[in-house]
Amino acid sequence: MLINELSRETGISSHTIRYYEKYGLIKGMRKEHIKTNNYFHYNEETIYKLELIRDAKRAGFSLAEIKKLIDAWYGKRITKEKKLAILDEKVKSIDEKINQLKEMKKLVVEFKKEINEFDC
Amino acid sequence: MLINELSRETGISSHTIRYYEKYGLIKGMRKEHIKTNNYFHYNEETIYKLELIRDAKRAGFSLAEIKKLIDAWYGKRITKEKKLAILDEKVKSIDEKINQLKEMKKLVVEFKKEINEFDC
DNA sequence: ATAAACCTGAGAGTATAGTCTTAGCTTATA
DNA sequence: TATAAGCTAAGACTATACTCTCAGGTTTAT
Repeated sequence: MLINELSRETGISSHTIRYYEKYGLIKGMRKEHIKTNNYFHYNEETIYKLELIRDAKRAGFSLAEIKKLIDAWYGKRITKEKKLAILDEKVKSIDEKINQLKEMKKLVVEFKKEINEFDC
Repeated sequence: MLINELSRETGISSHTIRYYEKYGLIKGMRKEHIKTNNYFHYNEETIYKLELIRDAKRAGFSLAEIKKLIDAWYGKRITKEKKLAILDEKVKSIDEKINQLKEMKKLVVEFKKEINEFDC
């Protein structure tokens, strides 16, 4: 699949996909038997990666953090132990973020109560 | 309290505090009886605001969103109904973020399981 | 065959949120 | 009374994450 199809499948613009590719998050391949052009071809896995990127971004992770996550998952040169360590770290930071959000929610609910009580 | 003390109290650099002031998140006041300088003076409330900013940023809110929140809370020219509406909106978006994080956590835990099972 | 649609790399431009520097004063301390 | 430390405004610089434009070549559809 070429970049335009990948873009259609994921809803991520081809500009952004190229940016992610330069960043090292995904990787297209050239078909060696094709000599007339140097188009990049992408496989199904790239779709999953891009969906992972979108979800992780929504959850507040930076591209640098997402790169670590992808490397832990798809990286061939990383030991099992290292992968698990990275994933554990992610779980921890997700829990922290959830706690921060819960604190924030408490605060906002508190605000609401005070507004209702004191009619300010 | 002058900017340096405010910075010490909150752990936020004076540069950043000035940036927030230009952005409209906080507001210092000049003492009219002081004619020799034009230093800004800050009150206790500013400390609370800066702490709110820090917490909200940690929770993943942009300065634009935080501005709305602060205006809803401290704004004098906003009706009670409008304030409550803004706060409700915030609660909703916090809940959404929490759900996204929970999804993300599920995914990472899933990754961990697969690594353990298939020993890749 | 030619126009529309795609591809690539390089690089410029944008938004957000700072961070730092400079110049020119003021205030506090040894 | 120096001199160090603090204040202000203006503006340059940085990092992150895009987003867009351009030039030059390819592929597809009519």
